[in-house]
Amino acid sequence: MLEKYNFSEIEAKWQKHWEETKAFKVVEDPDKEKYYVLEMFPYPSGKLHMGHVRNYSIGDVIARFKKMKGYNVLHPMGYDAFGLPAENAAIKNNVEPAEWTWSNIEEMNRQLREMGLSYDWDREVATAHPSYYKWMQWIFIQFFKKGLAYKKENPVNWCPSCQTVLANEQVVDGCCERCGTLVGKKNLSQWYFKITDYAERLLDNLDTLDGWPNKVKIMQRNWIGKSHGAEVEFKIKDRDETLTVFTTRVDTIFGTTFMVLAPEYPTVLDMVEGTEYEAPVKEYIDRCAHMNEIERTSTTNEKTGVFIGQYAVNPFTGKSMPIYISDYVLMGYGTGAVMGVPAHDQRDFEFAKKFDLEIIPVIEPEDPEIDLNDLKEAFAAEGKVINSGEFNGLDNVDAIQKVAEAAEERGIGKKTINYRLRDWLISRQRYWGTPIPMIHCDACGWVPEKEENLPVMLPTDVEFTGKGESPLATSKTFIDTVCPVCGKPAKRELDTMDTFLDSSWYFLRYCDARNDEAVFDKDKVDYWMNVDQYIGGVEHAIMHLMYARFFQMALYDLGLVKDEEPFKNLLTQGMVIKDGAKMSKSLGNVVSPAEIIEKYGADTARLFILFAAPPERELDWSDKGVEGSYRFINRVYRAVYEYKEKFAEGAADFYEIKTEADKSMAYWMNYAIKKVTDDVGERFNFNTAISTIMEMVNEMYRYKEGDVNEALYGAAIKNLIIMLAPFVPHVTEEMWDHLGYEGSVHEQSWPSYDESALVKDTVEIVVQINGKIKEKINIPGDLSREEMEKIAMEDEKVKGLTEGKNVVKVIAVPNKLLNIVVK
RNA sequence: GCGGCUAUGGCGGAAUUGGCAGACGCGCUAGAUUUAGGUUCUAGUGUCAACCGACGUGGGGGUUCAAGUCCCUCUAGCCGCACCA
Repeated sequence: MLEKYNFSEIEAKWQKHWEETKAFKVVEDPDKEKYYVLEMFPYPSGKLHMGHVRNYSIGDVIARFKKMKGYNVLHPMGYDAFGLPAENAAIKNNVEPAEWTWSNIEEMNRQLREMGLSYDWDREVATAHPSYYKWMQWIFIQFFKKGLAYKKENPVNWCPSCQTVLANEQVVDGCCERCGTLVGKKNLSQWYFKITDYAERLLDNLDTLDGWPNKVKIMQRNWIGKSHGAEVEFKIKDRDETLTVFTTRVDTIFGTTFMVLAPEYPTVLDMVEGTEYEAPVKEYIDRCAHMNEIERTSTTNEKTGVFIGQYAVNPFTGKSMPIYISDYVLMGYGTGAVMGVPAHDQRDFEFAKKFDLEIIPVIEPEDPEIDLNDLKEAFAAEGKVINSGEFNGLDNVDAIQKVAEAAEERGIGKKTINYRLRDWLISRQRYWGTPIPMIHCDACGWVPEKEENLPVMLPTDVEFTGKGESPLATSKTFIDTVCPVCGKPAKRELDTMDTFLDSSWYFLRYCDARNDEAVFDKDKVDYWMNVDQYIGGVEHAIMHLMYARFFQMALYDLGLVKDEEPFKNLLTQGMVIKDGAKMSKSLGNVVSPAEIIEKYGADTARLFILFAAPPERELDWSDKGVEGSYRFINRVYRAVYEYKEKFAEGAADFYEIKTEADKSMAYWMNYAIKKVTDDVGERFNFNTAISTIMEMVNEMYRYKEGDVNEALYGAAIKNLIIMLAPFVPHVTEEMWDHLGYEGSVHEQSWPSYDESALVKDTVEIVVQINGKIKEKINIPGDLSREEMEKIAMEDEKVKGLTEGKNVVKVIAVPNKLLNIVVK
């Protein structure tokens, strides 16, 4: 150990040592309790950013702490390696996506190793590797066999100039990211997963996830969007056809004055065929179909629509009502048909105003200010039912039940539940993704590739023109194959999978990452799962976390895993910001981890990022703050160096308390152990854990200026190094080594504290009079309320302040406070 | 529009159960060391008053012996969803 803290030498030395000794390799051990800590794996962009550093620093502290607490800790890392950027690089710079990706992974591997993270690198996975996507394809086939995968036609974003399909993120303000042309729509037959079959379970299980932030659970609940309502049938006049609507407000059915269908409603064209309405209806449907994002969002307030020349009959009033089509009705939700109740629904109200339709109020507001005959907006609140025949006078909330029941009795409706959640569109017209292992045979239809033929390899003879529907179509070797069922010539699916599939089960593969016989060994997964602590950005609150939960549930139903939910506890870390804004190139406020590590070392970077804010909050980057963390490490380093030079060694475990200073030192040491154990182990408040260690160091600096009890001071030094080890792993290993202790500091048991050292002989209590602090007195610890009161009342100052006054009440909080209420 | 979160010194933040507001760090001020500066060490640092003390956690109100913490209300900012019938 050099006299001066040379972080670059120390960090390189220990990183090499850990690597060579495979210090963080783990295997299943039934005798030890396991702990699985997982950070969301990165997309290999090639460069680590501060968000990564924060994410992995948090995970690493937890992993190292749990290991010191005696757990068998699984702490893996890998790469979410498929995706669009690799393909863009191929088109722009003529690099193979594979080459681009593998070299980025290599670079990120190097940067991650520079941070000194305690990963078991033998479990590294990369989703773009055939050894991973082989099993991705296998899972897809199991889902397909279970009926969870199906094909359906769906519009995709289509750039007419580039002649290519665009992902949503390639559409910027409704225009093509590359050429700026307005993006249109094109229908393609695509693969879906039936995630809606799991809507109820995905929703119900949220209640069991106690270790998840409420915010995330609420976001998922909203996304699933369960709503109770009723379906009611409306006959179409003079036609042998009915319209079924979904409504949550069946109590307002007497106020229905028109009907609205989604433009895509399947029978609309039949209904207008050969009539004068055919042309305008077709024109409107066409306009909606070609509508891009700009047009859609700009029409938020202004309702549009077309009358289709037909009338529906209200089953309760017998009234006939005009049928319209309008884009404010969505085909994907409910039935695609809506009953228009302008008096009590704002959208219907706007539509009625625009087309001059009748407005019939059927709920009476309590507020006398509202004039039902001249509504300025829809009245959507609760009230008494009016103008509704036999239902008049009911509270509308009760009427919801009663009307639904009446409809049920008449055989024209039923209570139903609707979800906002849609099936998961998993097809991507992209090259750099897992090939969907399906084959289309003219005789047998869509059949999966034989499992023994997996993986269906991504072809390499693909041209990256950036044109066409699916890049795989440009391969001469890929498309033609034989039907796995009948053996006749057949064609492969040309789409690849959404990369969210790859990341929906990687946590399972980590449990048995090198298995080439099976997706994973069930015993191994049973041992390691569930993930005890998952850590990542809140931006994944909905999609990734919902998809992963869906996968786990589907795999549970297939008997492959033992639990329905994969992540027991979830920590969503806040963003790293600087100067009040998210770090971004355009703002020029990006601080790269590389430059910080270069200047101060990884230990300083880790310490600062953990100290500056609690993990779930935003973190304001401060260059000055980084210097402060660097200073603190130096302060510790100097103390340890000086200790070795100046004081006797060893005998650190037993010490005698001789002086007041000793007692205070022992108190601080034990208090710090207690507090840090709690902050790191129970609360994940790393910032306060670090500040407690700083206080302990301040106390040590004070202490070493007086008469030093070397055994006690040695114990403090030793515990200090151990407690700092999860935060700053390199420098602590160096100091540990320097002091001549055996083995690695990271192999040590987490220290326990001595309760008796925390008992103070005297405590300072606050004396309040009428809630105002008037005096602080020192009294022996653990006195009863009566004794406390007695001592306080004898205090000169308190006497003076209470003299001649009537003491109404005395509230005593032992060892803390006394409040004397006087009049 | 709906749902959610947040608001504490010059700054990041602490106060875990209603019980000393501002721990710890940054910054700033002074002193010591060194002396070219920096480093390091020590002390001070919410505001007003500068003697007692008074005020103070976005604003207003309330509950309580006691409120940053609980309740009501308003304001500002951030995030998510958004024509979901």
